Amino acid sequence: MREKLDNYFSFVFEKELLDEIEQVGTYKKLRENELLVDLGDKMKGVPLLLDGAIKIVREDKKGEEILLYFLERGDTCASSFASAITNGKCGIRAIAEKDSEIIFLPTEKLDDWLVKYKTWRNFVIDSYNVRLNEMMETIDTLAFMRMDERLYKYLTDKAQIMRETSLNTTHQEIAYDLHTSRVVISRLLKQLENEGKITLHRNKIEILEF
Amino acid sequence: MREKLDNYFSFVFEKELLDEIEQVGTYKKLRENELLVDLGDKMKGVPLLLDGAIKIVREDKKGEEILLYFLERGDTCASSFASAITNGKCGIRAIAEKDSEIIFLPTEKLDDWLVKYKTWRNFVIDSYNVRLNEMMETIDTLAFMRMDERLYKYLTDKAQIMRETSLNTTHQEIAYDLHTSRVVISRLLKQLENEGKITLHRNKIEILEF
DNA sequence: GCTGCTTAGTAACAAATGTTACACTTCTTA
DNA sequence: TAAGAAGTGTAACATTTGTTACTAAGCAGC
Repeated sequence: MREKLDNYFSFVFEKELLDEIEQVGTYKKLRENELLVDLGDKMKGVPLLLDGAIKIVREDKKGEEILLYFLERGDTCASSFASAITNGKCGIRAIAEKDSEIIFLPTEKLDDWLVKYKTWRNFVIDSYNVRLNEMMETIDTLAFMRMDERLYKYLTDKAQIMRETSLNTTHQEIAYDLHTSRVVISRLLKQLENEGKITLHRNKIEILEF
Repeated sequence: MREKLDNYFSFVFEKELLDEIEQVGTYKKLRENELLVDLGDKMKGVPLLLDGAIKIVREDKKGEEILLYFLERGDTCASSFASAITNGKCGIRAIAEKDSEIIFLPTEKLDDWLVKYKTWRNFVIDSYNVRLNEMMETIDTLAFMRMDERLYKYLTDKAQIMRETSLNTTHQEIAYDLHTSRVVISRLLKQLENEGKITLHRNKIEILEF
């Protein structure tokens, strides 16, 4: 764990903070599709993502969902930070998009560290900022783009996150993430294929153009 | 200024912090429709809203815009906090929705106060959380609601913020905020009027049902 | 092989939203 | 008061997105 921690955070946190994190943090491995945070959970800590990719999804009362963004290594979940500090409920769902490794930081330390470590203050503020920007990008996407553009952006973004040029997924899964129907996705995917940007296979989409 | 400051923040900040704010903060009055922050601005400070209402708007490259949310008294602009701390550009536009009063807090103090005052830490974290939640609500609205529902929500939300049951606005302005066309808004407003939820006048909409 | 399940393709239609065009009213101001 | 500007109402039509229904291909297990 210390090795991974050093790998991604030694340029972010000073040694004393890394030591503290090693002491009080709990390491956890996540399998692909494992649920990390569910809607309405109260967080007892904050996850630091050491490796992998986490999908953050929003769901409304009717059970309809939409993808908000992905977390990558080095990221933390601002929404659970919120929940942990205020002891409130979490408004999102977090699911491992592939096998991942995280460290859970206990709530009690979060405020102490804000006082003790400038790097922690920077990290927290920066995380919030990154997340706010991510949310704004999501809003741009929803407000300004048509479904075909959203779909193409989804495919290329996800390929980036997964570090693959082809995605193992179904049309139905994509439809859930973009909050539309399978038929619409099939239609638009076929269109993208005709434009030469992707090729379609069963359970797999190859991206030819980024 | 001290009086207004005490009015809304004496339960939020301790006396020492209020004193410091009074010393280093600059008071400013905003006229209705005055521009507070523009897209791409680099913030030299963070505004605390003492009174009034500020509209926060997002704009894409093509100049198309959409309303993100409103700030009320007691609020601060998380996005300018981001910009001030990281010295980056602000991704939003802030316009006074009615006459407002703000205090500008200089960048240099923001980090000091995080160390010195627990109430300031709470305020900053809380502001970010409120803003994240606000953004999620905006996303819900965009992803899950049809235009007629969005319009009705817009009207009632805005009435709440403005503390009025009737709004002085035009169909075109609403269309800008919801990122659609004037014709669509006129059509849906007429529909709401037929349902008995509002009555329409020139430059004015009365809300009958909340 | 056959059987059943999941995934994908596609047509036909429905609903929501966007666009263009024009008429009419109200307000402003020359 | 006449002329123009701004705001509104509405029809007709185009485009985008959603829905239903059905077909067929690929795969797993027997």
